[in-house]
Amino acid sequence: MRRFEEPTNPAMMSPYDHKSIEKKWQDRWEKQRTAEVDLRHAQRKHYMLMMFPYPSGDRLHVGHGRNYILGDAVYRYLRMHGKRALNPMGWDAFGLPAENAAIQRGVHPTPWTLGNIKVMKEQFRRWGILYDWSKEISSCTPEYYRWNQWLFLRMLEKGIAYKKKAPVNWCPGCKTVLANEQVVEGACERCGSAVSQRDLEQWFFRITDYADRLLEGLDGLDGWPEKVKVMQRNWVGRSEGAEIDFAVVPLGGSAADPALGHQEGKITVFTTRPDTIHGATFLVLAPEHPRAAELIADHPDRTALESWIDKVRNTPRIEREGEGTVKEGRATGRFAINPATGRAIPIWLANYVLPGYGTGSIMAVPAHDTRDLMFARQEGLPVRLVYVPADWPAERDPATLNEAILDLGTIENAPPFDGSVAGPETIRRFIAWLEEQGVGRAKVSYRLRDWLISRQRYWGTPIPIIYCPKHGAVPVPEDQLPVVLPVDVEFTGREGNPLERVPSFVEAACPTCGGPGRRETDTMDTFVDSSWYYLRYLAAHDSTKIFDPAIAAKWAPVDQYIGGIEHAILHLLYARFVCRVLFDFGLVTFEEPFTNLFNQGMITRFSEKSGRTEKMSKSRGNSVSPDELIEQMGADTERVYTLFIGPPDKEAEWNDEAVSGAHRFLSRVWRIGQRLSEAPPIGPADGELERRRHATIQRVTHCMERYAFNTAVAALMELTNDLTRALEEKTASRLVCEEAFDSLLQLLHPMAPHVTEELWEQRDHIESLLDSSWPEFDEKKIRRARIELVVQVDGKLRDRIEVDADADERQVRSAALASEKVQEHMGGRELAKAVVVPGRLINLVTRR
RNA sequence: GCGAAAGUGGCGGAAUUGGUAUACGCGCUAGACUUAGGAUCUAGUCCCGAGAGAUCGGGUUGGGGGUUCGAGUCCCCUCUUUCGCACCA
Repeated sequence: MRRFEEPTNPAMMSPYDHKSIEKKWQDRWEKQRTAEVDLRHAQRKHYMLMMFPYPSGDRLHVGHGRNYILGDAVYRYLRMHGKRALNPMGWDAFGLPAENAAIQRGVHPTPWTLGNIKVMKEQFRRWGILYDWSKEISSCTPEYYRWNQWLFLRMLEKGIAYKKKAPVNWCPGCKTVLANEQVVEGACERCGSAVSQRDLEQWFFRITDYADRLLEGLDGLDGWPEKVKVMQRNWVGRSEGAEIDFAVVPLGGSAADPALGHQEGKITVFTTRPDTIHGATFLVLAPEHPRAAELIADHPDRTALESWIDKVRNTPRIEREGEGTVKEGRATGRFAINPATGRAIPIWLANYVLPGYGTGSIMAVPAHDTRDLMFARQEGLPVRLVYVPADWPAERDPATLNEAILDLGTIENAPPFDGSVAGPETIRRFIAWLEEQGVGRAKVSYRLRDWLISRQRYWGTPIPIIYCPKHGAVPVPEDQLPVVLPVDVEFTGREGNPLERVPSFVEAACPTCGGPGRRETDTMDTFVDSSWYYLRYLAAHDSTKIFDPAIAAKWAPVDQYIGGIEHAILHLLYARFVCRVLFDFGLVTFEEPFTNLFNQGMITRFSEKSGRTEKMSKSRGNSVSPDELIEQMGADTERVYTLFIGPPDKEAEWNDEAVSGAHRFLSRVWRIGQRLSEAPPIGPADGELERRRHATIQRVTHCMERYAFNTAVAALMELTNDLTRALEEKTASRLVCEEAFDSLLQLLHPMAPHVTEELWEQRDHIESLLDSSWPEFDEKKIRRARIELVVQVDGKLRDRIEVDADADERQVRSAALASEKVQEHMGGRELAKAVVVPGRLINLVTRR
């Protein structure tokens, strides 16, 4: 019963009421516009940016929260370092879910999107995340997308935007075309439907012209994860090689026919191995190749061949390019001349040659290419060795090869090159020789294709073009922007863009002649919106220009970009491309938009549905709502747990039980705050607590610099435990406890902003914790006078000794040798040498 | 198949980059305070063996070699998992 009379009784202390504390500070931050930045001043600037979210109808779960919490911790840390940190937020608000909601529920995308934005904004608020909302942007507003249109017109003017008819990826689920980057393993990146091919006339951005610059730029991006850079390099897929012309033998003609040499009589191939040309025993064209029709025109089975070509053309990409896909081909019955050997070789069509890469046709060298060998053996086509391995039996028929010979042997039977080994030098000599003969030239090919930006959907930026029967595709003049998306639209879910059925939108006067024209109804890929949005934050309300180049020069590029790895190629490649376009327009002074990139790991959790631990998502039924968690334990608890769960760049498994550890920790911190007055005026352990305070500042600072929030929290838990013990045992004075507590609050603020601000205020500090400066440590105060050293004998730990911190090697050695345990383990053997690691250990090595 | 990353207690993970392996937290065990508690506090918790005991010995970072006074960390081989790319000529 005595306990109840004591002031330390927990029941009598003010309880940790996270609900009212969090509300109080969230209100205050909002009211005081705490995160607002005046862009006119850029000293000590730091532009940090979270990838702006899509305002989908689903509430954010704790897995999404990790990203924003992490960013907010970084932001607050920067603020406390006196940085002028800009942390804006906006909405990637165009896109299919809004349109699908319109179809399914009859709500127009605008109110649907605005409603979702409101919900998400409230969620950010409840996490205690500070954004500069004065610069909020939303890509679905005409104020934003008019600059997409403006950019499009500028790119059109420079030939970077263009229209062409081409085979394109069609997603039957989304009922629109897709960019190459949006096709993952032959399926739509968004909805997973198998993608098919269609021949359509579409708008493209000429990103391929920037392929080399995009590659070169990667080398300078030291602040990017290696993984992302590798993925981008692979995506661009630069290959050096040669183009080689093969003359087609005219029908009924022969190799020596003088009719050869006409332009139309050639087939050009791309190869990275021109040094194997003597082994090219046939040519293969993609069935879609424009020359295919002409080559089979006189074939007796022409109709059958044509329908086969159609079949290949209509094969979905998954089947066409999949791993186990069977190679299938047809002989055209025509021949071409191998310019190196002068021999006629058959021309085939086969599905394993892709129409979009290189020239859409290859020289097949079965001896030295795995795929060609497989096809040659399947069709009984000849195999000819160029590089002959040293142990190759003279009598062996190359057609018996089981595996293509890739880099072995020396060239035989190719006169000027006999004896050469495979390598870049040999390739160069072959290219020079081909050039001399006038049948080939050096050539670089890329896997990257131009960015298809047209979408046959409503909820996107209208492409500012009017088609005139007289003047063709006419750009909408700049002073007529924006081309506003009409509101009165019927969403039926039928194929075709709903915009096509809005006469007031479609019918437009030709800007050139004023005659009746038809407006482009395709809208832009939403990745256009996100390719430059980071610049619009710097001029969110400017209705006169896309952004202010002077402000952009001061604030951009983004110093720290944070977001998911899923954008490793898509968004990040497009943004790097558009940045270069803007650079070429003279609007920005840099070519790389994001100096440092951080990809947070995803949160996983066990899913009852699948019986496996997998990425947290609403559809998998394994998501955890922050709403309930915040209600029960508070946003600070969620924040601390999320940061403590593991390294932020690794995926982490959510553990419902472990969350309470974070709450216990914060409760302990709270209790210390309520008990500081119990500390005695003088404390025997003051020195040690002070030492721990400085050591913790050092550790946490070091951790924060490396985004190691998990170990930063661990260090703070240790300091909290030390403080609790000191108070419990009354071993530290009030002054020293208060100092340690103040530092603890400062160091903990980025992780748990609400409770730390509240306790800081209770400590009668006038300025807010966020405005206080990050605590500094004194190395001298971290050092101890006496330190413990580990003593090893022959590498095994045998004892610990205490010595003066500045003891020299001889003193350490004699102290170690004085240990009984050490003597016992040395077993009378002679000391061969002693290795001393200052401040850590001494290893006594005995002679054996 | 190619490329990259990673394998540490029952679980999440730590280790100042070659120097005390398992910090911190969850869980678990025992106890205290409680009408009660999923609250709070205290002690313990890698494995094996010895001891009543404080302790003492041995082993341990997927597996096998190597370098070194000393290896979770470096090198070689191997297994497993995850991710990315994949008929790109």
